[in-house]
Formats: sequence, C-alpha cells, structure tokens
Amino acid sequence: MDAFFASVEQAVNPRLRGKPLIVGSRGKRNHTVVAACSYEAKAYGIKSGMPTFMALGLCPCAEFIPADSAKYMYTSEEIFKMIKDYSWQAETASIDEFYLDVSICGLGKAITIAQDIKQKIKSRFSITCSIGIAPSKIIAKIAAKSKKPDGLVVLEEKDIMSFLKDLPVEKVPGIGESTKKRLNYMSIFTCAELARVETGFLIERFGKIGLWLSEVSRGIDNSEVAYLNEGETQPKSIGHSYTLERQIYNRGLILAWIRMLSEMVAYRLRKDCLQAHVTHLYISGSLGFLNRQKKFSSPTYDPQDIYLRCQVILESFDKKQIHCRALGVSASGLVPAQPFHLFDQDEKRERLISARDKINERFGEWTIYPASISEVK
DNA sequence: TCTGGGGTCCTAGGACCC
DNA sequence: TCTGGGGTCCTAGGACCC
Repeated sequence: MDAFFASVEQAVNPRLRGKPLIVGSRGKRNHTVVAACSYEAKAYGIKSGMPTFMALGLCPCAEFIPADSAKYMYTSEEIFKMIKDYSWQAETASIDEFYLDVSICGLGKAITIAQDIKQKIKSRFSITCSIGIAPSKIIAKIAAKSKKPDGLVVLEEKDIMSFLKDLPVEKVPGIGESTKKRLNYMSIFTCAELARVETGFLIERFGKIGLWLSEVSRGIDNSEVAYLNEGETQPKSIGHSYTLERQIYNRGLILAWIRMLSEMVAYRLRKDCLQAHVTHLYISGSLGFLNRQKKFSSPTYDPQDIYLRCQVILESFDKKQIHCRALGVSASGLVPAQPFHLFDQDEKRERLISARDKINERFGEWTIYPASISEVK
C-alpha cells in the first residue's frame, strides 16, 4: 500500500484529502514519531520515523491524526482476503505488504492480475498500492518500492542485473544503517559493486548475512511465498512498552507502570489463548538500556504472575536507584494455554481473571483494574 | 515540543549434562 | 597423573523491519 495509514485516514475523511497529513504513533503530538504521512506531507521532506516536532517544523500546517491501528488492521485483513483468491501461495509480510506467487500463470496473466488487484483496492478502499512483478520476492519488493505511488513495475530475469546495477545497497530490504556503513567503509556503495566482491570474503566479514548479501546483490533469492493455511502463524513474543514524559525515580511509580504493562501483555496472551514461559523486562534511563529476560518453569497468562516475575528481574538489576525514562514488558516462550486446576486456588484465580475480562470487554477496558496501577492509568 | 511501539532473526558466551 | 568433546539450553545484545 502507498502511505498506508495516511491513505486510509484520507479515504475515510474527505476533509484530509489533498492535505499534508501526519499519522502519529500515539495520541499526543509531542513525544511521538511519524508512523505514516501523506504524499502531500512527503513533499515537505517529512518521512516516517521522524519525530513529530521535527515534521511539524518542516510543515507547520500539516494535519496531525493519532494512529488508529484497529482501522488499519481491518483494512489490511480485507485486502488480504481479496488477494488470496488469486493463488494458494499468498503471504502477509506486514500490515501493508503482501506476496503472491502467480508463477504458473505466466507473465501476461500476472500483469492482468496486478492491474485487477490495483483496481479492486482502489474502488473498494479509495487507496492506491504499488506492485512489483519479478522472479523472486526480494526483487519484487524492490521493484514495487521503486515506483510509488500507484506503480506497477515488471522485472524479468534478463532485466534484473541492469536494474540492480546502480541501486544503492541501502535500498535492499535487510540492509540497514549498520550494514550500509560497513559496506560503504569498504567502498561498496551499489549492488553491482557488492556483486563483484568474493562470496567467501563477505561470509568471513558478515557471517551468515554475508552469503545473503552476495546472493541478493546478484538478484538471487530462493525464498518461497508461504502457502495459505501453512501453519497458522503464532506470534513468537507479545509485548508492550511505554516512554514516559520525563524520567521517574520513584520505585513505587516504576512498579505501577510495570504492573500496568503486565496487565496489557497478559490480556493479549489470554486473547490469543497462549501462556508464556519467559518474561522480559527492559528499562532505559540514566543507567542506559537494561534488558533482561528470565525463563520460568510454569507458563502463565496471569498478570499478577508476570508482574511478580518482572519484580524478580528488577531485583537482578543494579540495586542502586533506577532512573527510568522508558520501560517495557514482554513475554516469549509461548505455548498453547492450558487450564491448570491443580489447586482450588488456581481455579478461583482463573475465574476471577476471566470475570474481569468479561466486564472489561463489555464496559470498556480498564473498567476494573488493580488499585496499584491507579496512579499511572 | 527534542526520537515510538510492535515485532523477528542471528550470534556469542556461559552453564550444564553425559 | 591433574581436566575432553559434543550437544543443548539460557541469556544478552545487535541488526533489522514496518
């Protein structure tokens, strides 16, 4: 999709069309970054990932809308339902990117399918997308990105090398800031230059990534598009984090935030019918970035357990006073949830948690919550 | 106003087991 | 006499993506 979040907002709200629009990742304008921006905003030099205050500096008249992820998720799912009718091999790569393997159809048919998809998306959602058609996933992705918005780029096997020739290495998805710097330091700036380097040398320098770099610079990517229904993909981790307005020192307040995040993580685990063995706690502040994880023998989706586990991890941090600016709680080592009725108390606790979920689902989240989080809610 | 929040994958070292 | 080798699991941290 092109400028996905911003396009969705402009589609549902005619007042925003034709205007520079910034979709922020959180409710408040300050203290957040640009999650997406309209093409009108891009014209001012605004980019996603940029702090909002900086974006507003470039274009003070830009409209600011807080992100509404439920809306984007719904649109994304509806688009995928449309796309998967064209092939058994259809994959969701992210909220606004999909892969479709239509290689059996031949190139002519592939182009027709692409035009068809573009037209359907436009008529149903009033948003545009860019499509790349190529022999591999990574080349198709680069092709799609090369002509936005509303593009359709076809790259046949014979065109790939000339297409990649002058492409800066950082345009390849998977080559980020750090790898770019290392490559540039070796005087490697384009894919053609990368392709000339010996594979062995790249492996020596970059390990497993080296082999991938070597292949991708030659347009080689043998990864397959996933088959539909192929392993209902279960998340590997579930987490929430929060950046505070300013540093806090008060241990009680830090614990209240941890409790709040534990509640959010545990709720999502229960929604997905999962339990977690591993709890992660991270805190950034004056001590730098602290990130610790701990595996526990019994899996849980009980917010109280996650909170207590975080406290165990917190103990392992420097005992000195912690100054905290941002904090996060996440859960991994996920397994399907099993009701555990080993003791009466467990069963009572389960009933309590599930009753609370029902109340909050019916009357709104945080209708009932632990008193200990009242100061941060 | 002074840089978010949600994830995935990979690597390396230490602990531990047989 | 004076401590191997192979494997797995756990943890921390880096890089990357949208």
